[in-house]
Amino acid sequence: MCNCQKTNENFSYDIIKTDKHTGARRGVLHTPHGDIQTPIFMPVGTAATVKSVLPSTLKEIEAQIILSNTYHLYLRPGSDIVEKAGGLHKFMNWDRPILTDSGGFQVFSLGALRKISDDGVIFNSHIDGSRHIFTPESVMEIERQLGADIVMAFDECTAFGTEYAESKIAMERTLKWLKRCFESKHNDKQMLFPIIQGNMYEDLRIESVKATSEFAQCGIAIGGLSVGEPAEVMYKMLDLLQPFYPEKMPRYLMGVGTPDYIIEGVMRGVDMFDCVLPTRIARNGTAMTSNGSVTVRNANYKEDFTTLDSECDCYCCKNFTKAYLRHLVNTNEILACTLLSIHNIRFLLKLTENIRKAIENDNLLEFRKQFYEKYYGKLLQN
RNA sequence: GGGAAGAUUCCCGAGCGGCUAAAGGGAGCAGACUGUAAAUCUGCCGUCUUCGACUUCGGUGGUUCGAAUCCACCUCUUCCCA
Repeated sequence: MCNCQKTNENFSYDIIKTDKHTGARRGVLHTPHGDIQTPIFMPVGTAATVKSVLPSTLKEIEAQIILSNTYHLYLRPGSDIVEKAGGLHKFMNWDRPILTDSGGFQVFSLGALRKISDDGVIFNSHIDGSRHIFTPESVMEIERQLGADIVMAFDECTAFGTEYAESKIAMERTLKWLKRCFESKHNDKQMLFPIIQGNMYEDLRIESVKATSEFAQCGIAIGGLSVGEPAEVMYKMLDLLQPFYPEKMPRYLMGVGTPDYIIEGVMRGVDMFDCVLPTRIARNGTAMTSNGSVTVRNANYKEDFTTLDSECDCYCCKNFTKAYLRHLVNTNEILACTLLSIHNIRFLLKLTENIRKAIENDNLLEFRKQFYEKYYGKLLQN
């Protein structure tokens, strides 16, 4: 019996299995550029490139969908250029699904350069200081020009520690903007994902998830988490939200990418994750491996002629030693960025692949236990 | 043979009587990184277990309350003239 939720001809989500013990979901999201098996990790390619990794390599390591960014592409090269190029897929030579973030996060992370009002955000470019305005309408237009499969609503993300009153205003503003995003978007080839906000305040989060769900058509996102709060706080928020999501849609936890956050997220009903972490730490000389984090740059790998991760099937792990990788990192060679990025992305993709298998076998709890023992060298709480 | 400049902590290089264990780079070592203003950023970097103590600025000997800094000689380096 198909339980798929048809939203339009181009998008639908099937839940093909639910883990008996945790309720974690194994699903498939259908998009115009192909299917996405969930739970999934999505590599981030902010400026229309996953830094230092070829699209062909991303396919080899089985990346199913990648992110790109509205704010950054709007500034450079300009969303009109991308549109003239035939859209983002063509421009960057990636024919699988793409998700574009709206720039809401940049409004947050480039905080010093902007001014927010109900109408939108006036901000100065971090590149040349020039003044620009983002409104829900303009962001939807930019995302239309870029042409990603999934487009994020324009939201306001608040920092951990933001006071209640301010968080409430931001959450309510995000809802108002959401309504305008939907009103200004007329394109069945793109799926708009609304974003839940509300900082760490339970009533705000619940209000946000309820109202946001009204708009969700085939996917909903959880924003404003993993912004510096303790892990337990984030887990608590995810627990809180879980009863309120639209049932048969994928849930996307934005900006999350450590292995434990991903596993804990899946156990709390999340289906999609993205994070710059694997590529950023790669460029800074660190790898995630099945035996835990490895700072390849460290001196103790100088004469370590073993592979980075014997359980990994990526190009880096099949062909190079830690001593060589350390040498590349140490001499500031570009190849270090590439090889470690390939590995780290593959590691998280493989993690989500294993999670999917575990769900299929009603085995997620046992998988989690074994993974933690190996990765963190300890048993975690239940 | 004659003249000139110089020798500083792993390297380069500032300092030119006390505020100097000695600027700044580099190298080295470690840490951070979570919807990418990040191939970035932070810390350590003479020795000792910390406050602190001790040993350092080519060598030796002086001047001085006090010297990496001033003087003498020695050693070595570089440059110019024969």
